[in-house]
Amino acid sequence: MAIRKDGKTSFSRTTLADVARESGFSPSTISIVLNEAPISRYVAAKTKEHIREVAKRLDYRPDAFGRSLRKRRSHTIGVMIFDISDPFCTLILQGIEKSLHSTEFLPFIVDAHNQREQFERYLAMLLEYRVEGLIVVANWLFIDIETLSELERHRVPTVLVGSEMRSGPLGSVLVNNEQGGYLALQHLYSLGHRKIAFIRGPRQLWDSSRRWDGVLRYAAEVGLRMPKKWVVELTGSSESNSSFDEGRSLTSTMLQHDPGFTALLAFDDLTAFGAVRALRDFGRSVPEDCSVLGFDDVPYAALFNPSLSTVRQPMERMGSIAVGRILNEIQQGGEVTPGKGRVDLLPPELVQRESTAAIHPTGRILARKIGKI
Amino acid sequence: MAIRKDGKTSFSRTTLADVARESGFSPSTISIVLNEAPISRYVAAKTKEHIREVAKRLDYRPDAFGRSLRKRRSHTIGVMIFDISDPFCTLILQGIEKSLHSTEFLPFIVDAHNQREQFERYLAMLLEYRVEGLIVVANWLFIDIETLSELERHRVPTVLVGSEMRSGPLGSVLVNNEQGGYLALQHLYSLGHRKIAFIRGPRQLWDSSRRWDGVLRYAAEVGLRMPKKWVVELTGSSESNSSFDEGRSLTSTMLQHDPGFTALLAFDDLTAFGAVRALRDFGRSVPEDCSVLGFDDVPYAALFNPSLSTVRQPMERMGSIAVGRILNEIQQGGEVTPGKGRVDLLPPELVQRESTAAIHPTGRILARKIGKI
DNA sequence: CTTTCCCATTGAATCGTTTGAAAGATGATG
DNA sequence: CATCATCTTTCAAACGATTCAATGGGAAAG
Repeated sequence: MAIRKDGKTSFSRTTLADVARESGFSPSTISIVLNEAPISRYVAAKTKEHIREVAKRLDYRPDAFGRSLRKRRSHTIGVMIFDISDPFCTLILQGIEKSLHSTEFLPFIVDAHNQREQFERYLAMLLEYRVEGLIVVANWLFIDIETLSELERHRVPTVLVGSEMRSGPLGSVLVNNEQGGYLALQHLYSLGHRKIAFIRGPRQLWDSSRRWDGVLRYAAEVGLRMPKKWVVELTGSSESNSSFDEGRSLTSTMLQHDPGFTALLAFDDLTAFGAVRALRDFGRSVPEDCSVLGFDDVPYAALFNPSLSTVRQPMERMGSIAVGRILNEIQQGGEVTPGKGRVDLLPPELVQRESTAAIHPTGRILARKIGKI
Repeated sequence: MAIRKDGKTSFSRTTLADVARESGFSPSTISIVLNEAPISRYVAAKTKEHIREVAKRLDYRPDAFGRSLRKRRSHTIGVMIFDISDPFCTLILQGIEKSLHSTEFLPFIVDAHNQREQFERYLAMLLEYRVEGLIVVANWLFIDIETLSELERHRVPTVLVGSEMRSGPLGSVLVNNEQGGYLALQHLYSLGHRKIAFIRGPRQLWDSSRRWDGVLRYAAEVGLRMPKKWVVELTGSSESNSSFDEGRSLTSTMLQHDPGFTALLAFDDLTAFGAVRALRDFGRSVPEDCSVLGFDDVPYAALFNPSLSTVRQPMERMGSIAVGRILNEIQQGGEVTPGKGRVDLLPPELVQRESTAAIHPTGRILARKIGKI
C-alpha cells in the first residue's frame, strides 16, 4: 500500500469527512449541500458556495457503496443477456441504454453466454448488488422455465424482452411473432410465389412455434400447399453462428432434393444469410432465381449483398418499453401491480429490400444458365 | 411499502443479523463461517453446519454494498465501450468476459455511445462504484487525448484496447496496424493486382495512419504506383453505419471517375461491404472483376456474400490480454509498475476468403457485359 | 419577559458487513 | 494453585454516506 506525500494511503479517496475537515463544516452540512436536499434551503448561500468549491478542489466523489448502503437503493437495473455477439441483442441493449440515460439508473449488464451455470452465477451477483429491477434479454433461450420462474422469488421487478413464457408471472415485451409469420408469407405470396421453401425455427422454442402458426394461418387462408420436402427445421444449438451454418446446409439439402422452389422463408436473418450462400453455391442468384426473406432485421441485413428483405422486430423500442415497465414497477414500490404479468406484443413490420422480388415472368433461370456457359 | 406476514418490510432482505438471530450465534461467527475466513478453522464443525443450513434456509445473500464498504473492495472492473453495436467491440467484450469469468471480478459494462458527455458521466459513475480497474475499448475514438489522460488521475489501473495514445502513461493492447496494412497490400499485390484503389481511414485517427504507413511501406518496397484518383479517405463520422455508407459512396465516385482498378483495399470490413455494394451497383462483380479486401474480420465478414477476405485482428485475445494486464496491475497494489505505459502490439493475420482472387487472366469484364445485354 | 418562529448548522444513529482484539471455556503443565 | 496453551465464540469498531432530531441564536409576536 503506497503512501502518498499527504500521508494517506493511495487506496483511500477523498471522503465526506475530508471535505468537512477542509471546509470547516460538518459532514452533515456537506452532504445536505451536495445533494441539494430540501433543508439545504436553510444553508447560507456563502456556505454552499464554499462547500462546493472545496468539494470540487478535492475532487470529491461520493462513494456509491456508502451511499447505497444508507439509502438502501442501488440505482442500478440489471440487464441479463444471453449472447452479446448476437446482433439481435445489440439493438435491444441500445434501446435500454438510451431510455435509462435520462433516469437516475445505471444499467448493470452481464452476459450469460447461453450457459445456465453462468446465468445463475450472474443472477446471484446482480441480486447481491441489489439491482432494483431486472431486464432479461431472452433472445435465443433454452434456459428452462423453472430457472426463470425463480426470478420472481427475488422480489425484484423483472421483465423479459424478446421472449415469452407460456405461463408464469413474469411480464414480457416482444414482437407479435404470429403476425410476423403471417406477414412474411403474405409478402412472398403476393409477389407471386407459390413454390416456397421454409426453414422454421427450433421446435423447443415457444416463439418459434408462434411464428410458424402465423405462417400456417396465411397458408390456410389462401390455400397454399406446403410440401414436406420444402419444410425443414433448425435444431437450434446455442453456438454463435449456428443458424447461418444450419440455414446453409438445410438449404443445400433441399436444393439437392428438389430445387424447384422460387422463394425461401427463413426463421431469422442469419438463417437467411446461410440460405443465400447455399443458393449461390448451387448457381442460383437472389432474387432473380429465388427470393429469400429473413426475420428480425439485424443491422447487417441492410448491408448484406443482396440487401435482405425481412420482417423487422422493433428492437430498440422493445428495449425502451421494457425499461418503461421496470421503472413503473419500481415506482409502484414493488407492489404486485395488476398488469405485472402482462405481455406486450409489438407489431412487426415488413421491410422490402433486394432479396425478394416478383416471380420471374420470363424464363430467367434458363437464360442465366446459358449466359454462364 | 408492503408489509409481509413476518412483519418485515418487503424491501429489506435477509441480513446477517437475521441469520444470527435465527441460528443463535453472533453475526461475527456467521460471517466467519460463511466466508471461510482463516479463523473459521476454530469454529466447531457442528456450528458451521448449522449456520450454513440456516443461511440457506433463509436464502441469505450478503449485501454487496455493506461488504464492499467494509472491505474497501468492489470486485468490479469497469469496461467502457464506445458503441456496443460495433461488431468490433463485441468480440473484445467476449474476450474480456471470458477471462474475467475465472476470477472474482465482475465486469461493469457501460456504453458511451461515442459521446463525450456520456463518457464523462459514465466514467464518474464507474469511479463512484470504485471499480478496481478500467478497460476502455476504444475502437473508433475521437474523444480527445486530454479526456483520456484524465483517466490516470483517478489512480485506477487502466488499459486501452484497440487504440493507442501517441503519448501518455496509459497502457494499450492493439493489433499491429502497420504490419496489417503491409500484409493487406502484399496480399493484393501478390495476387497480381497493380491497379489498386484505396479507402484509407480518417486522418484524425492515429491508428488509421499507422495502418496507412504499412501500406506505403509495402508500396515503396515493390515500387507500386498509387495514383491520387484511387486514394480516398473516410471522414469518420461517429454514426453507426457510416463507414458502410461512406465506403459505398467513395467507391462509386472512384468508379465514375476511372473504373480501371482491379482491386480495392478498404479501411475496415464495413467499408469493404459498402465498396462491394457500390461495385455491384456499377455492374462489377467481386472478385471476378475486382477484388476487395477488408480489415478487422468482424463476425459477419465470413457470412457476407461473397465472404470477405480480410486482415484479422485477434479481438478476443486483445480482450483477454487487457484483462490480464489489469489484474496484474491490481495485484501490484496500484504501484506504478515499470511496464505500465506499455503497448502490446499483436500480430494481424491475413484471412483469405472469396472476395479476393488472382487478377483475371481472360477478359472477364467484357464477357460479362455481353452476357447481360 | 416568555413564547414562537425562522434560520443555520450539527450530533448521533443507522445501513450490513468484516475483523482485530478480547473473552470464556477447557484442559494441560509447572 | 497459578500459568499457559488451545479452542470457540463474541464485542465493538470501523467503512462512507444520509437523515432525523436537536441545538443555539436572533427576531418578531404576544
